[in-house]
This record gives sequence, structure tokens and C-alpha cells, in this order.
Amino acid sequence: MSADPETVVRKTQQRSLLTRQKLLDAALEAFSENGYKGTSTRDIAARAGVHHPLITYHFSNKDRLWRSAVKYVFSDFVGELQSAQQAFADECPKARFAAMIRIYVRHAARRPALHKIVLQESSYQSERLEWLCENFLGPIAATASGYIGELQRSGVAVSGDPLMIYNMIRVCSGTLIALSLEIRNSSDVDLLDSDRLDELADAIVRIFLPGEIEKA
Amino acid sequence: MSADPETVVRKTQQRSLLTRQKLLDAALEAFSENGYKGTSTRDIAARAGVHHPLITYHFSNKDRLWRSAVKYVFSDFVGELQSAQQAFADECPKARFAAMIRIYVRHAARRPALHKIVLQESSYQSERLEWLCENFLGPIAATASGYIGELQRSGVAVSGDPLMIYNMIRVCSGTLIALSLEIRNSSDVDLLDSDRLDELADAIVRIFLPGEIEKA
DNA sequence: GTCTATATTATGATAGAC
DNA sequence: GTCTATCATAATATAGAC
Repeated sequence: MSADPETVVRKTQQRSLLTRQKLLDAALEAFSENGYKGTSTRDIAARAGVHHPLITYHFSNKDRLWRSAVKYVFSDFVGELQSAQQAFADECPKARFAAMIRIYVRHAARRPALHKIVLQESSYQSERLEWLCENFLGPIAATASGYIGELQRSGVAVSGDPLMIYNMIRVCSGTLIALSLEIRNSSDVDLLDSDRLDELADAIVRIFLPGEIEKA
Repeated sequence: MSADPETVVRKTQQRSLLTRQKLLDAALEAFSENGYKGTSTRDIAARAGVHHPLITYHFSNKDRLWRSAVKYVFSDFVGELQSAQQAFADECPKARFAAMIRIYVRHAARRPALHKIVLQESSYQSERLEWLCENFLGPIAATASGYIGELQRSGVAVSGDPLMIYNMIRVCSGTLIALSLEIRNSSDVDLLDSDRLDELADAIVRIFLPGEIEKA
């Protein structure tokens, strides 16, 4: 029977998880468009198609909802980067880097919220920015810079402070893609187009890794 | 006598202009930090040290204040770029480009609001974004792309769609500098430091204009 | 040109019924 | 877990005194 207590509980739990998920997705969209201060919890609830008090129930308040949403996108992002790194472990450093860039670029196009939220939060000093840098952006920058350093010692990557080169590469990929709307308005070019994304990934490899690597 | 009617009028006009200017500067700061929706006119008035109804008096409403502020920064920016272009007209293309990049980078550090506002407004489609692209970003992109094309034909600039190369260069300069707060939080590096700015400008020239030009 | 006071709407958060 | 109703505050904008 559908009136079985356990079945009812399970259905209720499923619905609760669905509400939670819808709120997270709606929050990502809203925060990425209007920033933390510019986003109202009512707008998030409306995008999710649920009533606003549910935000309080599931996430306590606006700040915790923001952190949950950010944790959600970044965990997905870091996970994808790590599995890609393992998948291309056998490739030579340059090929591995090229593969990572392609994945990075594709991810940025698929989840515009991630880079947009970083841009929004970087506009002034806040506890959210500190939290974002300490937990996600800092570690990613450190790892990537180390990798750039290796590529420089192999004679593949351009010279310069590895951290600066990393930052140049990431704004040319993720940040540039986050600006695709502006570029479409300014120059009538759709960066999110599949061919354009490939072109961008190729350009980044060509420009920042101009050196050739000796085959073993 | 200080009670002379004309003197009083002049003083009043001066004070009015000062209020207007303070509001424009405060608006740039506030809008660049919190975006259009996230900024309250009361916050702008408080930063400017004036009472909020003065915004209505001088700029009618929030939207017009935003446009006035954007016009103000961009006019200054475009003017500086144009006079720089004339000042370095005699240099070879590569040297001229290098000089322009240095000026672009210095300007981005001096007026962080300009690039931050572009980032804020690019996050979703709006009339403000259309206006920004039509009046400023589009023309700048078209001019700069043409210039990049010339540098490519001289064998100085890297290959690729000139518009894409331009966009990569501009995110590596202006946008990256707009992210200086995040980079300081993430990696404890101060991009706004004078030496860092020079290093960045040099890196951009080295990376995007790797070719040498034949001396006449 | 500037100020005080206020009308109107939107916001974050909560209380309590279901 | 979800809903309706509501409180307290903050927002844009304006009216009218000075």
C-alpha cells in the first residue's frame, strides 16, 4: 500500500532533497547574476519554484545558502579536474596540460555560475571572499602554479612567475568564458559555441606553451 | 562684498558641481563593489557624504546615475588611450603596443571601478549591458582587434582570430588587475604593486607579441 | 541646491497552522 | 517538510520647507 509509513517517509525525504537541490541550482544562478547583496532570497525561491521560508528551513539563512551553493559547484569542479588529471596521467606534460585546458574550458561553458561568482565576490573584501580563497581558489592556484613551473622547466611553457602565468591562463579560459555575454553584445561572437571553445583552448596552448617536448 | 549676488550664485554653482562629482565617484565605487542591483542609492549618498534626495535632484534616478558614472570613467579611459596612441605614433608597432599595454595596465590599477563594473554588468543580459557594449566596449574591441590584425601581419603578434587575441590580452591586463583582491587573498601577492604591474605588462608583450620587427 | 519627512514597495527572517 | 501570515527593516522615490 502507498499508505505504508516507511514509503511515505521515503517519498517525503526524496521531495526534501529535490527542494534542496532546486534551491542550490537557483541560488547559483541568482548569485552569479546579481552578486550576494544584489540577490534576494525571494528571487532564489521564485527561481526554484518553492516558497521562501523553505530557504530558512533548509539552509538557515542567506549566507549559509551561498556557502552551500559555492561548495556544491566547486566540489564538482575540483572533482572533475582531479579525475581528468588521473585519466591523462600517461600523456606527456604538454598533452596533459592541453587536455586539462579543454576540460577547464568546457566546464566553464557548462557551469558559468562558478566563474561569475568568483568575479562577483572579488569586487571587495569580505568574509565570503576570504572563505572562497582559503577553501578553493588558493589551493587550486597553488597546485596549478606548481604544474606551470614543471612545464617551464621542461621548456614548454612561457617564462615568468608561474603564479602570474597561471592567473593569465585562467582568466583567458574561465574568466573570458564568463564574459561571453558581453562579447556577444560587443562583437556578435558566441564564445559558448563548441568550435569557438575548441579554438580558445587551442589558442591558449599555442600561446602559453609554445615550446615542443622531446619524445621519449 | 561677499553678499554680492553673482558671487553667491557662483559659489552655489561650484558647490553643486562638487556634489555632482562626489556622487559620481561614490557611485563608481559602490556599483563596482556591489553591482547595480546590490547597490543602494542611500549607500552612494552616504559614501559621497550628501543626503540621498540629492541623487534625484542631480541624476533623476538610479539608472541615470549609473549611466552618468559609467560615461564618466569611460570617457576618461578612452581619452587617455587616444592621447597615448598619438604620443607613441612615431614608435614602431611593437613598441607602440608595449607602451599602450603599460598605460592600460596602469590605468586599470588606478581606476579599478571601470573593469569591475564591466564584470558586474556582464553577468546577465540587461539594457545596461547593451548600452555599455554599444557605446564603449564594442568600439574599443573593434579598434583594438584591427590593431592586433596589423601586428599579426607584421609577424609580431601570435596567430589566431584578432578579436580572440584582443580579448585574451584585455582579460590578462584589465580583468586580471580587477581580480587583484582575490589574488591577494588566494596567494598573498599584490598585483597592484608597481613592480608587479610592470612585470605583468612585460609578460603580456613577451607572450602575445613574441615576434621581432625588422628595423627600417 | 539642499534638507526633513514620508509614501510605497521589497527585503531577511520567523511564528505557527497543516 | 511545506505553507500562510506577519514583523522589522531597508529600499526607491517624491513632496514640500528652507
